[in-house]
Amino acid sequence: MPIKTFPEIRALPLFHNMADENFDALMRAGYVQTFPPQVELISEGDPSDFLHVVVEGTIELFAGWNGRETTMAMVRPVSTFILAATIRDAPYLMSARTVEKARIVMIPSEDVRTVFNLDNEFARAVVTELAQCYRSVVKSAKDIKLRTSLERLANYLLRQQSYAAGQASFNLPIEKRKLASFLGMTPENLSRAIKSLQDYGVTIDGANVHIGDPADLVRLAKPTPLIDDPRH
Amino acid sequence: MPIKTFPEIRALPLFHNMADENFDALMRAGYVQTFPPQVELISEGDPSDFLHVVVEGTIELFAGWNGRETTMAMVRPVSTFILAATIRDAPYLMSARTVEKARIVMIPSEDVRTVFNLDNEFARAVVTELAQCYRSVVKSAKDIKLRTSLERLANYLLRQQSYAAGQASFNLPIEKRKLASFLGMTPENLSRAIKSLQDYGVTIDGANVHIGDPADLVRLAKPTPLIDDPRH
DNA sequence: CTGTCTGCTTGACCAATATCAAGCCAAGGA
DNA sequence: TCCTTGGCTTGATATTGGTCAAGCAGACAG
Repeated sequence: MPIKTFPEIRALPLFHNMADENFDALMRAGYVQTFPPQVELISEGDPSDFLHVVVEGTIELFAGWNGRETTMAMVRPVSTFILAATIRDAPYLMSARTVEKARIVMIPSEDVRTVFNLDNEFARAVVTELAQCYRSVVKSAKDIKLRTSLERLANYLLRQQSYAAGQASFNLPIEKRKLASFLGMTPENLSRAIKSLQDYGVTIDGANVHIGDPADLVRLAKPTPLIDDPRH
Repeated sequence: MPIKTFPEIRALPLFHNMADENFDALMRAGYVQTFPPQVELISEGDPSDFLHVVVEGTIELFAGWNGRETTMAMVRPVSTFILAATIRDAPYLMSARTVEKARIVMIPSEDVRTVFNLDNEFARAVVTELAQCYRSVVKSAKDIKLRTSLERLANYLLRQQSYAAGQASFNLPIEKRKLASFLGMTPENLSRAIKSLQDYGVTIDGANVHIGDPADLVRLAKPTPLIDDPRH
């Protein structure tokens, strides 16, 4: 069996400061798997058997109820998901599926909990990660409860623009139907919202977004770090 | 100066397993204060100077944007709030105000972080608490995104009933305007929603709720532990 | 090149929810 | 007791967003 070293995982804040032996133990216990698009990796309600680390590809976290479904978040490399369920040994609250071909490291939850109890540095890193996750869900809840769908879209575009280093043109990272679900609206309504943003100098052609005058869009979006800054 | 012992705080899972000396250090550093109703204890965006522990009374966590305001959660004794901001040394994402007269223990964030770095048991307890908080916000986000306001109200009532040990009659723990905001609707709309629930055997007179036949309400509410079970 | 997907868009219509304006009613103070 | 206040409710209306049905356009297989 080859020794698995995952420098990109080791570099994650979550795994960076833990003891070598514990990291190695986790990696030895873990499985690497490559999945095609549209594979459901976990289903909400299932016991949390594995901590997942996305090394490559995009993962959609979603949830359903009573025949309805909504996209909760998109996870991009390199990061983990469903850490809270693993730590609490509780069922998943969200399902996860691959959006594109993805490479995932799956670490048995039991091993994660064992190392969590052994390695104080790891335990502390888990805290930081969880606090971060918590804060981003709170921000997303504020986004939904305080803004209209048009305002959510406007702010989403500004956030994407800042990820794109402020470029006037950039591409939407997900297809529009998923974006609509993520923003809590229907695809039809997203289409209409996009058209209304033309009044604010925004044109979207296919996946390509062009923001004519950010100041114009900001006037509508009124972004605030307390909702829109992912690092905050 | 009297030695402060807080058996009810010590009994919290968050503080239960830590070393005596560290707990004492936190309590020595902390201030106890009693506040009248409607006092804003913290404002979103402020640096997180203190970890707050509610010993008595009810606290509302709320957030605002662009002139709008929404209730995010109600905190009841004995529990802490704004732990994530304290740990990350980041600004508060929510504001907090007293709803009724409240007794609060305020522990300087810096002391919390110091003890967090010293005491491994405490660090682990923080993880458990944060994972719990994270999961409850996720549930609340699912509630908002997947359900209509009537369904949210129906499920809220069933949850309250289970807190009331399944009694057919019980009291709403908060005033209706706050309940409306918490459920993401206007007070007017809540009034109308309450009237529609009469068709399902629910009558609400003032704060008093009576659920004629829970099975009838469940048929509408379709509760699921993945959204509605607070322990899950 | 041509059908056939699939995702996106559009328009017409409908449902859910918010807003505005009154009015009601119980609690508390003068 | 009466008045005022604040919270709640009601009705009318407006707005937002969802649903349904159709059509369009690019991707792709035959």
